[in-house]
Amino acid sequence: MKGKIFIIEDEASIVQLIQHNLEKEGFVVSSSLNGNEGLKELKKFEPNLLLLDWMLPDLSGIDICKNIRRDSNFKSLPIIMLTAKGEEEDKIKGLESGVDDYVTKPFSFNELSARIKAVLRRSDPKVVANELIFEDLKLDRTEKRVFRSDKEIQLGPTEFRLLEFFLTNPKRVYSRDQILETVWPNNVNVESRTIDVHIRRLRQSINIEGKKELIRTVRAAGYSLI
Amino acid sequence: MKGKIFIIEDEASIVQLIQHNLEKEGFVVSSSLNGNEGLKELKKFEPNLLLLDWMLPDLSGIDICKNIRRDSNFKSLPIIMLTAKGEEEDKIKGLESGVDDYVTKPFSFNELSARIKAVLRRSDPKVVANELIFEDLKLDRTEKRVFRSDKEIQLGPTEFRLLEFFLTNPKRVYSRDQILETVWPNNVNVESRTIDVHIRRLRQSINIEGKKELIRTVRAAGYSLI
DNA sequence: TCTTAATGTTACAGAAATATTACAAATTAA
DNA sequence: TTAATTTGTAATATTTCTGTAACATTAAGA
Repeated sequence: MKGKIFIIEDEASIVQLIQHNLEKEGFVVSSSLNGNEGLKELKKFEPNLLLLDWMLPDLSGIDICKNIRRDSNFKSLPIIMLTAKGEEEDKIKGLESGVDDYVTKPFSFNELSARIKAVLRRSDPKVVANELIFEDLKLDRTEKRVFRSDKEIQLGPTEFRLLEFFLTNPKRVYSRDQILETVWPNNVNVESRTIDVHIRRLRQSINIEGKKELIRTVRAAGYSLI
Repeated sequence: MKGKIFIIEDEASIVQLIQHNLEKEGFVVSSSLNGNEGLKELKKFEPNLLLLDWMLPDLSGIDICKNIRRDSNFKSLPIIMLTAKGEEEDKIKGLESGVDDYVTKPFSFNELSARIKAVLRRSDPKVVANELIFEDLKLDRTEKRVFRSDKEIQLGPTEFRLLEFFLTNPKRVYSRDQILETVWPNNVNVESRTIDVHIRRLRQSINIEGKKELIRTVRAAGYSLI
């Protein structure tokens, strides 16, 4: 279950962009174009996180923050502040008045999304599942569990990291050296053939009856998740 | 055991909202849309708390309060008054005629719920359990008790905090360091292996005959509540 | 088809991580 | 105060994981 996000921002085009994209990611989103109204609506909406523009026509971001922190029901509502470039002092004020993170305009939606998730993961882990999915394979990073077709699979630590690595870039072929560099702790010396053995172990674990092989061998190149 | 709440409020939509949400929280709720009828029903229903709209078509909130306080069976019934914005003088009158708290419309359900619980905790602590539940495991924070399948379990202080911690985020894997940071008082120096021992003690206490293990070891990562 | 290089498979010993136990010091209750 | 409980640690036991080597199989080009 994804969380609820409220936006207070006076530029309608920005609101629209953010709202649309967040909804596509499964969040429930509501918004307001000005501070006073926004505060009221926010308290009715009860979001898990607030995106707050720092420069509003009526109320300043600081005032809104203060108001929110004073209300016992929203004392710990995570706030990400949206600030225009160069408003350095605002960032400082913002952090002082209890903002959790800030994003500088113009920003890419990906950046915003990543920060939202990071903040939510800290404050309210339940609302942001942290999983990697590929076909019928699912790896849950917070619970450290792996499922194939909803059937749980037990993996050792190395196989888990290995699969996690492949899942971050499905279909891409990685050489043994690349795998070693990323999946193994730095400065360890392991034979590159050792990877073959771990690949075998991983294959054995995730290949369940009747389902297709998920790891592809690319001769002279390496391995990939199909 | 959660308590019984009676609502006297003439706006049906508000009643419906509150009633539905309170029931979802485990309260038993009954309501009436007008004062005279409400008073009668209330006395039959014998609630632990009354939510009372201040502006009713027939009887005023003050009249209802007086009536209730005159009745020896309901002298100490906690009352939360619902008041429209700006009716400041009503709040004062309300508090004078023995209201325990008030909430201004429009309000968020969370706010109302928090106030209800606060009032009940003062007047009748038994009916607002402050408990964490996971499967057949129950931890009562106010009473500091733990139950597995309704059988009480004795835990030392550290094991209690440890279990409380796991219960706030079931299924999530925590590293020994994270556990140390959160469960132990700040700035103590404890070996991270010490946690293993406490986990063992906790396991021993909460694992009762015939019931499944509830704490999962995740190699190279930490522990989680299943 | 033969050759060869690359990958697959297996077994195993050592390593690493966790479980368990016992105990002494510290804390709390009686 | 004494007794009882709780805590942290170290020592030991147990389990699980890892890397490697040896051997088997496969693929692709000559």
